[in-house]
Amino acid sequence: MKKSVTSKDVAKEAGVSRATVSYVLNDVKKVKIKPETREKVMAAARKLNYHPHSIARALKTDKSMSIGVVSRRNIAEDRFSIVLRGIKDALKEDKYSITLCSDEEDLNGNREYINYYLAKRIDGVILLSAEEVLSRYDIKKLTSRNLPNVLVDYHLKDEKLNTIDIDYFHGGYIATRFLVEQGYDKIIYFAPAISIPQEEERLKGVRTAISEFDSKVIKFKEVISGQTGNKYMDSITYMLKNKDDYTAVIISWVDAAYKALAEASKLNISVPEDLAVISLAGTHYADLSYPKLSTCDLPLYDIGYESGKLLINKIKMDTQNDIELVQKSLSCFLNPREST
Amino acid sequence: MKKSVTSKDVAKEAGVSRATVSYVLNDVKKVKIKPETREKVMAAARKLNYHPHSIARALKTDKSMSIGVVSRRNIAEDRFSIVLRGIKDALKEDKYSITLCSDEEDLNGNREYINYYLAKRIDGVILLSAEEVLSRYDIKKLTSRNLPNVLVDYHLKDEKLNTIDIDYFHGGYIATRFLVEQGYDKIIYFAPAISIPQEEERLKGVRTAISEFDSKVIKFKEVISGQTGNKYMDSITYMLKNKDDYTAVIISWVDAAYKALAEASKLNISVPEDLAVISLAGTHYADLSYPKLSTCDLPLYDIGYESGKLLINKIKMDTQNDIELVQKSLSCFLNPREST
DNA sequence: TTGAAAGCGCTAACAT
DNA sequence: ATGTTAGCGCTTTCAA
Repeated sequence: MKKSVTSKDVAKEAGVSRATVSYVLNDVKKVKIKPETREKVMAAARKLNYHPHSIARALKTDKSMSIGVVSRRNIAEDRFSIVLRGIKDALKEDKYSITLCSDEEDLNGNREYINYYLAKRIDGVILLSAEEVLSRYDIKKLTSRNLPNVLVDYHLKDEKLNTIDIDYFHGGYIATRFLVEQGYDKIIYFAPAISIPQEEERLKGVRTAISEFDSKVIKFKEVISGQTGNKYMDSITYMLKNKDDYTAVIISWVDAAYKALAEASKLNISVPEDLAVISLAGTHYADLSYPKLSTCDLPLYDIGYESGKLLINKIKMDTQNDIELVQKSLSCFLNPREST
Repeated sequence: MKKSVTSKDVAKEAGVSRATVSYVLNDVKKVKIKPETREKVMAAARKLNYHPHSIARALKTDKSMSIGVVSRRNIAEDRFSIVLRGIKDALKEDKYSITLCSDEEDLNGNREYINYYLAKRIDGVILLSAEEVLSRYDIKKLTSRNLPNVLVDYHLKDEKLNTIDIDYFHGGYIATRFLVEQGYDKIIYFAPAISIPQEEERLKGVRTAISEFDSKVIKFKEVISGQTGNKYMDSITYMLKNKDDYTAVIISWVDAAYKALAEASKLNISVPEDLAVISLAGTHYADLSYPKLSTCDLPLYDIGYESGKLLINKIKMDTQNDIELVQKSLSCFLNPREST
């Protein structure tokens, strides 16, 4: 183990004190350094290839300069890395790093991310939703320990929490409006039988658009699918078989939209001629199907970026009065392809 | 900011010294603690809700208990999170955490993960490949600073490096053998025009199986596709249009396999009746296409898990003589669905 | 404008 | 079997 270069070494090399080295290297404003001294220090640091020991600094300043990103157990696969990249980019400027946390409980029933915080490994936490509810107990733990936090895509507007959400209402709305504008006038909305805020907002968005364009829409119906396994598949087939003279379907889950494309092909339903299909989430594979799937994409990168920036602000403000709440909702965007 | 509980507080509460607290809580073997003392300490810690300050410990022990996971720029989306989960699980037992690193260079041309290491934020690093070559320069940096590391899926067997690879040869081999066993005797191998070890191994695997089952294979040809954009698409269509009496195609990239399914549908080629399709990588979407895509899946979770375990071993051995090299290659596994 | 020195919370060598 | 204490590398108050 090669002994590493410390600020002491740099101080000696530059012929100054360790304090001065710290002042120079951290560019401390309230201390004036003679330009030539500054230069000496810089030169010495460069010569010795000095790297500040971030652990020592963290101990002194009581800031780990790392934030926890918590992915709950059944995290959606491809979404995750996109959101992560957004967070990473947001952290760059302030030189925070990301520590990956789970929400698993240890032997004493404490969640990993809480433990990391108590052990001072992280300064704050971003919680990513995963179709799972955050219990009131967890929320309490979060706030009572005043752990700086932001909740991403949880849609818990009633709580006093910093949140970055996806505007699912808007997604449902623009997808529907798009269909109407394209001339589709008999529309089905196909959604899973699950009562989470995300799906409720989508439904409201769709309904709002439908009623708004009332004069242009002849028929509209809602079909609720099973959630998983065979039920899920079956309800897609059922919906397709009973499409009657409906000309377009909005499908909230992208997997279901894929499946619908496949089933339609089996049933000799041409897309989009017999039935247009649009899903309320995007995916890498949308370009690879036949026909290419039209989607209304989620702002995944953006929710990452925004939540990163927000959390850093919260951490910085933590010493001051932390009164103001931030609750943002980011828009979805249309990506029409061949299926509409 | 509530003052946090330190080992000093616990010591006072238990009426012992801080050293004793440390001995008890860290379960130090070479020190004997009277059972009742131990109990007193435990009780005090529990009562005060003590959490060791991991930063302070890290400073003292010169171990951050975190490893860096480096995802290169254009990381494949859904692969990433699966590998990550494997790593996370591997780290659990030894209580290491994951710090996400990029390989971006700072103003001085130093890569982020190197800087994190020099700043003592991480004890070692796992590098995940992403169809990009690791330069000799980077390799040198890695080894010369003796930064504990393991390279995942880089296929750099000539170098003296710890590596966890995917056995692409085996993947190509079993996929081909499977086809032959199913009775397909006129086979196309469709691969991208890119000379990376991964694709070369796949090709060898396919060829090996073909020659091994020589008597059962009537025709075999290799079609090389364009890599990106239109060229890529065009070559898939071209391959399909010129399939002649070939009855099966092995496609190395899963995206291309998807595209092939879509194009086949357009061209009225029935899968698998007219042409069987199997891809040499898996994906979540394989179950959603029509027909469902047969795949030969990559051991993504496993390479994560194995690399995590390996890196921890390397870190632990670092003080001792670190002579032995570990180079593993993990097998792919068949997932036959409807397209074969 | 710069330096001396305390101290963050922990571990571990050494003393008892 | 347990206590004393030095010191990890840094920042920052206070003194010069």
